[in-house]
Amino acid sequence: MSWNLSNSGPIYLQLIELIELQILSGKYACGEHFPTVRELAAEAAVNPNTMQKALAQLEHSGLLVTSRTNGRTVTTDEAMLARMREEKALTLYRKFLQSMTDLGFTREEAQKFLIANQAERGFYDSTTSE
Amino acid sequence: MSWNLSNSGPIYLQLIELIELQILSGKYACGEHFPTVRELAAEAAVNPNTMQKALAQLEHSGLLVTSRTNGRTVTTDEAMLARMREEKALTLYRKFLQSMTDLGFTREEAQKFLIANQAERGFYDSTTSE
DNA sequence: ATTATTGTGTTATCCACTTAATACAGTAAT
DNA sequence: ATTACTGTATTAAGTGGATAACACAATAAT
Repeated sequence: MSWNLSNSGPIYLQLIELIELQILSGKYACGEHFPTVRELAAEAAVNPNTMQKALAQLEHSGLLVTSRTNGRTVTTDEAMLARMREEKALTLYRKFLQSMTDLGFTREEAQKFLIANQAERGFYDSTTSE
Repeated sequence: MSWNLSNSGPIYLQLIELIELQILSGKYACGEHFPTVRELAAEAAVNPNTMQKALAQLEHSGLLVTSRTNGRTVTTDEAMLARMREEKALTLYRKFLQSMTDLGFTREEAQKFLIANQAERGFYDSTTSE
């Protein structure tokens, strides 16, 4: 995992976003055992309190389930995961389009832009994780 | 102008982003007179110092030119504006695609997703500005 | 029962951002 | 020269996030 944390904005929010993406992408399977707070904190080079803050909110949103001493597990609600993944994608899409229109592009131009740049490969390759 | 400032992350960074989008979108024409620090600060309901911090960085990036008592003007380098606008769009595009691949979508699936949602209109209409 | 591991809570400290209230400096207009 | 308006600098105070260093609670394993 990369843990690409920037100094722009609260770290715990970035952690939430990153971990959420990992879960929704299926990196951690349904019901799968999750690393401990201290492990994750060490891996992300972050204070355990900060990681705890992020995980607590992820549990509150329903993605993680906590059992006192067994650590956390990913929710078993597979349907919810699928739904949240779709919603997340839709949100990303809307934000992208919003920024593009803010930039003065029409929807059609934004679309054309995407198609025009579809050939571009290798800048962000999903295989370069961890 | 909306000045939709969130409590997530430094305000001056949000201001930079918003103003940059306004300039690049052509809301302020090349060489056009720009509102004063105090005016903008009042409009955004923000401390003048914070707005000053944002404008200073925008000047440093070349978008704004400052003349001591005449206030600021947008750069007259039209070519640069066009270039930065393209770069901005490319960055937005890459970030979007990065998030989508993080979510487990392939490039092709992300593309299909965009096309599938192209019919959706009215959620974020660029005509609802100010 | 004891131990180790887990999540959780507490207190204190540090630092960046924000705001406030000014003061100063340069220049265009008069 | 004076005035008014501009950007800029300074100092102080308040706020929230991040870190550090713990202590505590609950349970699985022994």
